[in-house]
Amino acid sequence: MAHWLYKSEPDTWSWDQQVARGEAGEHWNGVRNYLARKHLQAMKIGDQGFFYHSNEGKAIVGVVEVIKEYYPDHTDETGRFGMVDLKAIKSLKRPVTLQEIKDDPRLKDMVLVNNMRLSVQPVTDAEWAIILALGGLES
DNA sequence: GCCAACGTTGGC
DNA sequence: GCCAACGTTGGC
Repeated sequence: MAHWLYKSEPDTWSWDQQVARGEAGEHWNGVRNYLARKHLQAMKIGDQGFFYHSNEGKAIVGVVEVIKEYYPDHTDETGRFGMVDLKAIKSLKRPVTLQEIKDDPRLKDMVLVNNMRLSVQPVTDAEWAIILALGGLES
């Protein structure tokens, strides 16, 4: 099962809003980048990912899960891009900050460090485990 | 609020 | 198909 990382500006769509959507989840619209699209297309139902707050917070704050696979993004008038639906699974006990990730030599190859601007990123199993261990999951 | 990095667009 | 111009992202 693959792991992912989704970036969102809290002013636009925050973790609290995602949690409030509950089991219904929410569509992850607005991606307009081909590499990010490729990742969206590769996602399977049940894949989990990190929810990252950019600008405000700059930290991984929670875990989401894919509940609907790639389908057209109706907000894209060119018809080129699509989206998946995500639901919140759990919050981290404490956020894992960008600074912390940058400072950890085990995480130096993370896409978040090397290709900061990519809004949907793959996360390796090793990175996934390290960050979960750092943040811990709410029970 | 600045600005570097970088992806996309469009003229040629 | 190249590449300059432009727009956007996101850390600082």
